[in-house]
Amino acid sequence: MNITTWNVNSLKVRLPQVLEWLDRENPDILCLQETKVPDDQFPVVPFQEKGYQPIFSGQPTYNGVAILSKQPANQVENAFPSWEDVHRRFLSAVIGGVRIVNIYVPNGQDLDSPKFPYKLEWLSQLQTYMKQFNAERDPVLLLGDFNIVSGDLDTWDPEGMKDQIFLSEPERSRLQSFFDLGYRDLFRMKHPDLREFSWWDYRMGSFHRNHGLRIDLILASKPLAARCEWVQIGREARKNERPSDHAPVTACFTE
DNA sequence: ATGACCTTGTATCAAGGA
Repeated sequence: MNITTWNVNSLKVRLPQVLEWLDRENPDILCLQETKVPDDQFPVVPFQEKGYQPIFSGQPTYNGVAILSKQPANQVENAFPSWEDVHRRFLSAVIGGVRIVNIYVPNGQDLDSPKFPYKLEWLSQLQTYMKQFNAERDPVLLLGDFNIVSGDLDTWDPEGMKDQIFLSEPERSRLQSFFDLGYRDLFRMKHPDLREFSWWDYRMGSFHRNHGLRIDLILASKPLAARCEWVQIGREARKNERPSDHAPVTACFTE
């Protein structure tokens, strides 16, 4: 089984690239973030024609998440049960016996921004949601755009970003809480020493200079981590004409 | 350099992103 997470930064603009990418890569599940598509405008038919069943939770202009899968999605949730979010950033479903939790974590902007406490609250709500699963036994994947840099290997500029947004202690301790529950960061598990990124700023020739961050993560519970064969960041997609600023990240599991 | 680039919605610019 292959599963990919990809922040596409507008599904309307990126739809041809996503369809072409599906033809080439043929994953079983594709989790999207920043679709920026209201539900009544989601491009259901093009994905169905490729053999994928879409579920989605969108809004105009900002945010929006979707899951495309060859197998049907069950037990779909598009919001935290106990907390009303103002944004569409969360989509959870059981597909092929695996609980898939697709997230688009708030950016936070700056440590002194009013958006920063919202980011921390959002992560705390996610932590509460994830506690219902047993990471030691249940097959669960928590994946998406985390907007958090896990460690110094995950940024091109660890010194410049030290204690700043994405690397601050409250953000990293909330990411750590998922590791404490038993989840593994599959890319880091497979590549303990690799400095590879999944996002590059559109500005300043960042991609060309490889000034990037690894913020798109696939976290797996114990039984799934044990079945993980490989993890790959598809940086080729960042070379497309009109690319997303994020690259797709794919994990492959044995059956 | 409080910038740079890209997307959206509205409007001919501002907000948001990371």
